[in-house]
Amino acid sequence: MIENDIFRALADPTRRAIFEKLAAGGMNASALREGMEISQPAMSQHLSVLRSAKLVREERQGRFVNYEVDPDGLALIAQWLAKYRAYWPARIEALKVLLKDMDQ
Amino acid sequence: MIENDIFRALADPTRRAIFEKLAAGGMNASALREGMEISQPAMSQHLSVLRSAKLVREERQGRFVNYEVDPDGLALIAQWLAKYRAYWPARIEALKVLLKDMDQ
DNA sequence: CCAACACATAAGCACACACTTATGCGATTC
DNA sequence: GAATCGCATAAGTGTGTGCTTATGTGTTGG
Repeated sequence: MIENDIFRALADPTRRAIFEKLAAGGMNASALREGMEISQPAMSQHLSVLRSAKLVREERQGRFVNYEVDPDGLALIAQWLAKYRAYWPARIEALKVLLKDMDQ
Repeated sequence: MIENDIFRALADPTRRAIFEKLAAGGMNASALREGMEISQPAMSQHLSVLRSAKLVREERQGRFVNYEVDPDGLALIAQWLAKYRAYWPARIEALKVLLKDMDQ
């Protein structure tokens, strides 16, 4: 189940940090490691988890592998969250209803 | 960190099922167990995790404890998700920008 | 080509997690 | 007021997770 992979992937603070870093702009695994105090295999493993959760996607570039945020994963979270729209704070709720209407 | 608690709480499929059940309407722990094949202590522990993640809140009623969805947790997820608004699919993105504008 | 590089994978280990059984603790009911 | 009910907590156990070191694989530059 992909939904399970997503939440499990985000359950780790290091992986959320990696994801956040990638959200600021795609980069390769080595660049991601800079200023993060994480070993190369650990980074590779984290990226593998994020990849199978569709939170991140790779693009081979020569001997580098460029990573970037995959919108698919985020969309699935948004979809999950939308199921509980009724419980969001009232102000947000009103806007969401409007949003839904405009979305047809 | 509460953000960590939230994702870790949702990483377990049983807890997501409990949360989903509560989203359909508040109920006590025993009612939650019905049709779920889960022991009483396990349910109690799961509810404890969901509670400290602010995904669920309790309200004592006599010797029962009524549980219901806590909007705080959902709002925090929405907030987290909003940080990556730029990566949502274009159609959703346009609507989100509109939403943001209307939210001032 | 072959050495260095960027990254992935394998195997092992310490710790966290979700479960179990057993027990505790208020509240209710008879 | 004692038994029962609804739920929480304690303690122990098997499994999963994230790290490590070691090694493999594909690519590039001298």
